[in-house]
Amino acid sequence: MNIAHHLSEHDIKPSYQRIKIYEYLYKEMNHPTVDTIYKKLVGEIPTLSKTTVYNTLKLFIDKGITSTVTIEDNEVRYDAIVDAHGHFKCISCGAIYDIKYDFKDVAMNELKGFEVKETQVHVKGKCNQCLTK
Amino acid sequence: MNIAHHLSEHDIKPSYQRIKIYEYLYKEMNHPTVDTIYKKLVGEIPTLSKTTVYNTLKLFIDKGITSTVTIEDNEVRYDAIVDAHGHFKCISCGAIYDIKYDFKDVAMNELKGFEVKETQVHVKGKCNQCLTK
DNA sequence: ATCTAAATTTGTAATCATTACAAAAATATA
DNA sequence: TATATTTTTGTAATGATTACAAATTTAGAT
Ligand SMILES: [Mn+2]
Ligand SMILES: [Mn+2]
Ligand SMILES: [Zn+2]
Ligand SMILES: [Zn+2]
Repeated sequence: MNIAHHLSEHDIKPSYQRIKIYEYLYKEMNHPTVDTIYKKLVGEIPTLSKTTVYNTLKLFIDKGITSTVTIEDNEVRYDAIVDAHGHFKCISCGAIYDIKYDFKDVAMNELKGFEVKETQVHVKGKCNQCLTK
Repeated sequence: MNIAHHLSEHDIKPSYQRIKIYEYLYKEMNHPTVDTIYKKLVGEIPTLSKTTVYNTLKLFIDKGITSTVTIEDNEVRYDAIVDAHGHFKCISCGAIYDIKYDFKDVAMNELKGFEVKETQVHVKGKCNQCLTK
């Protein structure tokens, strides 16, 4: 996909920094923290400011092309996928896996009469790779 | 229930502060933040330190009689219920409701071969009360 | 009851992620 | 080119949490 075009389509001017940040999110698909993004990109863009990473991600979220994942109390992660899906975090290697779930199963009877806007499913445990090692 | 006894059973010496903090969690069932607990209890215990609230909650979690709920990036909430259950947060009034879910529905096929230790389900939207107003 | 050691609580300082803000740089418009 | 607007940057401020050591309380021994 053409990232500059994707940004433009969502009312975001495709500056160099914005393209690089979105490209990182989209290609790596690793649910990075702000710090991970910054540390990786500052190699390519030596003048990059961490504030720009924060600002840009906030803009992406406002415009609906990025979502946040808060599995742990103390770290916010970012995701180029905005459709509803869950996450599994391995407590051994730290990797985060995307998981699909059937929304109907999670939107429970008890919520009759409630208007559901957003559902987050977070699972923690040990991943296949770590278990077979 | 006898709170002092409950704490003792879980290897926690029932000091005055610990009893009050657990009593607040258990009786209010409101998923409070550290600050909410502190502000409420400092009336009864004028010498209370916020550090004590942090220390005590960490101890409760270690000993397995309290859990945390992280629906929002920027606030950790505490819960005297430790059995698996989900939470609904109303974006209008801020109230947090407990919701039951069928664990089988959420532990998906994709996680075959993974060892699941913990599942969190967070739903956001508008609650019944706010909608009918 | 008194002494001593251990546990708990407290207050302050340090840390760390995030936000606020204004100057600098880049980009668009005339 | 000159000017206005947008974006980026660096630094300072904020706020939640943690580290740490002193003060207080509790428990056990004499
Ligand atoms: Mn994802
Ligand atoms: Mn709950
Ligand atoms: Zn793993
Ligand atoms: Zn409500």
